[in-house]
Order: sequence, then C-alpha cells, then structure tokens
Amino acid sequence: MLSNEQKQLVEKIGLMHESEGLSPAVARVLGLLLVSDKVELTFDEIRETLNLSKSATSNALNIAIKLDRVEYVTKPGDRKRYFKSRIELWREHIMDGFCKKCSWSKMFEEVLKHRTKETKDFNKAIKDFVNFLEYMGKELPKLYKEWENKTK
Amino acid sequence: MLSNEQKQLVEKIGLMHESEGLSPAVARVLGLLLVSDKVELTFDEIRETLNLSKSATSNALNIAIKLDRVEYVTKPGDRKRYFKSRIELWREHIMDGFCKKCSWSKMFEEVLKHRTKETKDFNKAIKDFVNFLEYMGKELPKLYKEWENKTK
DNA sequence: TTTTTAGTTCTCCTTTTGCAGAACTAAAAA
DNA sequence: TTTTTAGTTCTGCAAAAGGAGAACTAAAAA
Repeated sequence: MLSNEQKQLVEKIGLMHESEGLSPAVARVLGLLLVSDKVELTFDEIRETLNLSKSATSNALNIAIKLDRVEYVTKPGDRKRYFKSRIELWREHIMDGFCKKCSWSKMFEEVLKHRTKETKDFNKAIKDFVNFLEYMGKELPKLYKEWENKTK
Repeated sequence: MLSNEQKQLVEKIGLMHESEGLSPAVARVLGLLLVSDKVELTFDEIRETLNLSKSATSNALNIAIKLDRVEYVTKPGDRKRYFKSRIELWREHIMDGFCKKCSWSKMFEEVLKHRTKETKDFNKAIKDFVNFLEYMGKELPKLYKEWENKTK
C-alpha cells in the first residue's frame, strides 16, 4: 500500500502533528491522508495501513473530523465512508491559531488592570506586549486578505 | 501573599499556558510571575504561594528557564535566586511560534515531491498551502520589523 | 568544624493517556 | 429472517506524566 519512503513521510508528518499536541494515531492518520496515492481511503484501508485497532482508528478519525482536519464522502450503492484530508482548510487553521494567540492580549490587559502600579518597567513591558498582540491581531487578517486577493 | 482576584488570575493564565502544552505547575509559575506585586520572587515564595513541593517547584522553574520564559537574578550578599518573568521576550516567542508553523512548508513540499501526479486537485491544494505558508513566512518578519520601527 | 540554607535529585505513587480486543449496533444484503 | 458489513462503544491494561516527600549536595554562615 505504501512505499518505504511514504511510510517514513507518514511518520515525519506524524511527529509534526504530535508536536501540536495530537496523539500518535491521529497524527499518523493525518499523515497518511496527505501521502497516500489514493486521496480517499476507507476505514479498513487506514486501519490496515497504519496497523491500528478498530477502536483506535474510529477514535482517531472522529477526533480528526471534529478538528476539521478530515471529512468523509459517501458513494451511491456503497456504505463505506471514504475519508480524506481537508487540506483546503489548513490555511484557515493556521490563521485561527495565530489569531488565538493574538487574543491573549485580553488576558494580559486584565493582568495589567490588577497589577500594582509600583512596578513601572514591568507594567510597561506588559503593555508593550499587549500592544504588539493587538497590532498583530489587526495586521494578520489584512495579510490574509491580501493573500486571498493575490491568488484569485 | 495573593488576593483572591490574583489567585484566580494565576489560574486563568495557568490554563492559557496549559493549552500551550505546559504542565500545571509550570503554567502556574508563569502566571504567578506575571501577577505578583513583587516582580522578583524567591524559590520559597513561589513554592509557598502555589503550594508546590520543592521538587515540583525546582522542575517547573528549570523548565520555564529552559523555555526562556523565566530568568533569575542574584543579589550581593544573598544566596537566594530571584526569579522573574522574561516578559520582554514573549513577542519573540510568539513570532517564533508563527515562523515555526510557516516552516512547515518544507514538509509539505516534500510531500508534494513524493505524491503521485494523478491527483491534480489535491496536489494543487497542497501547493496552494505551501505558497501560503511561504508568503506568511516572508511577510510575518516584515510585519515584525514594521512594529519594531513604529515603537522605537 | 558543624550547621544552615537553597536548591537538586531520587524514589514512589496517583492520575491520565493511548490503545488493543471484544462486545455491541444499525443498516444493508442475502 | 438471518447474516454480513462498517463501524462504535466498553473494558481493561501498559506506559507516561505530574508531582509529593525524603535523601542528598554544595556553598555559605556560625
């Protein structure tokens, strides 16, 4: 099903995803669905290729689906589900991740509001960070839109 | 040592950090060092305020230091270490995180190189994503420099 | 020299995570 | 109606994470 090179790539992509906090099984499923020659794979193809149990496969797929990393399609006269990567959403996921970080500014503002006013330098450093996050929170969506315009 | 409001804030900041993959103890230490009226706290002040064991405190501080989230200063004629948040580095940490994501483009290019050429649409979607990451990888440092210029 | 201080490291325990395997389910096929 | 298919859910286990407490260490103080 997979060449040795492909297997290695699945592992490598898996590690990339594990570094994001996903479990090995989910991480490998995402890897497989990027690397496999077939874009759409069935439950059992995934299970067999990755040597997972049914439960692990089921859970991994459902987690990936809930995370909007995977979807499935069905075909007339076939009751299998065909799972595939939602690669088109990845750039939104990336941007969402960025924007989530920027929204930390709220928390740091709250910190500032409750801090003693004695520690001028430290408070200033926090304020600078808040400003930075707010700046990024405004500029990143612009950047995203610019890219969208450029590519359509 | 901490007001109730401050304690709650420490927990809230803690959760924020846990969502980044840090353990509760490290997460709370980082929270405490942002919220505490004193900017510099000793080992035992941290330990007592957070109700941690010595080992947990030691490990948490060393992890935070290795992550460049915390540093310590010493004072003449005093052998305690005074730990403090490296808040000034946070915006670099944020940018590093962003740039790390953008460097995923390499991995996806490798995927593309090994993929079958049959799946045109899917490969195109990957290529689009690679382009997007590369675009961000170029524009984000610019944005950062712009902000630096604006604020100095 | 002995004692104290400021932490570090080791051992142990509890909780959580990740997965296997088996039992189960609902729809379709025979 | 019974059987097969395509999964899901439950039970249980093994490994890893997180942290407590005690033993340890190195430098400073007495």
